[in-house]
Amino acid sequence: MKEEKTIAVAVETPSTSRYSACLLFSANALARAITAIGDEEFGRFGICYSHAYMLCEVVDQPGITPSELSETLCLTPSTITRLVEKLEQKRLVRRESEGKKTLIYPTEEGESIQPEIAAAWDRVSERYSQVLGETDVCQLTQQIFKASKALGDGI
Amino acid sequence: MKEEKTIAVAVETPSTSRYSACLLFSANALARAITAIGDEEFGRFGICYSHAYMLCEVVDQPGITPSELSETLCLTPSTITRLVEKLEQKRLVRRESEGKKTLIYPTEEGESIQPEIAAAWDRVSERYSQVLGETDVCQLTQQIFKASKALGDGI
DNA sequence: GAATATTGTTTGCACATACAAATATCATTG
DNA sequence: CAATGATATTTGTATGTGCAAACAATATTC
Repeated sequence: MKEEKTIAVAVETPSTSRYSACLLFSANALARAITAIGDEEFGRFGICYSHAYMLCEVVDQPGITPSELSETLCLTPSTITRLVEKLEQKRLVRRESEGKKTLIYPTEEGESIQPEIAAAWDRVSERYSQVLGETDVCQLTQQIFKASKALGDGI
Repeated sequence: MKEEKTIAVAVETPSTSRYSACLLFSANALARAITAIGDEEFGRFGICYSHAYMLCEVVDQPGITPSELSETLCLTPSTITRLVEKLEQKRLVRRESEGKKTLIYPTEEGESIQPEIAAAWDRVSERYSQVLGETDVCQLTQQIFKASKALGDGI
């Protein structure tokens, strides 16, 4: 009797769960796990990882438009608007209307904290590389990005 | 004029973005892309993919507790509560309090639509396998799940 | 056996994200 | 040049998710 139970437990251990064989499940689990790291590092600036990336992009290309950001960051235009609003509230970027376009510029503060953001970014990479192994990370990242692009384009 | 535009598009293609080299970025991009497929298939039942998985789990193990679901689905207890509430509203599961535990059971309707859910699940797999290639999917899924587990445990 | 700690679950609050519709500007065509 | 179509951006609304705190019930310790 006991033996039967032991077998049952072994079967339902999470590593062999049916969900682990599901890309939809795994991809979201990974995203959540790694986002937790990102938010922890970027959270010191009161922003989340996508804000951080967006700020980098704006500092690099002052006057960038929401649609360009949408393309680069793989996020919906509406999401971009919301993120920009947040960064604007924090006085890290400002918006300028030019015709039907909106141009986004970094503020001085936005530019000045950018190096810290970049450093946090590096720390995030270090942290997950330490856990996963540097070479694995490179390969995995490439594969994952390729897959996301294929799915994004192919629908 | 037309030709110039074509060239410009080619230059700013996402595959050469610095973010593609970032696992945090790529993992989230993949999760969003694939969740879009999942929501499309499961959306016909008015639920999202995590509801679907949860319902499967509840049908398979009637009387399962939130903490067990939390473990299996890699989701926070509070998130589990919210998902259960939703499924309860839709009359697909019901809750029973037993001491400090909560036992979750499927309703008849919950049990009856479970096969359809499973079919939708298969369709999701088929759809992304078709885009990504079946063998790649297996390998990728395994790697991704392994990584998510490593990150989840190792923090 | 009462006080304290631990465990399981649920709320309050906040946030990233998306879809659909609204709005505003530009382009095109008759 | 007016009307219609296309494009860029923003809102309204909704949802999944998590953290921290509250709550409830069990376990432990003195």
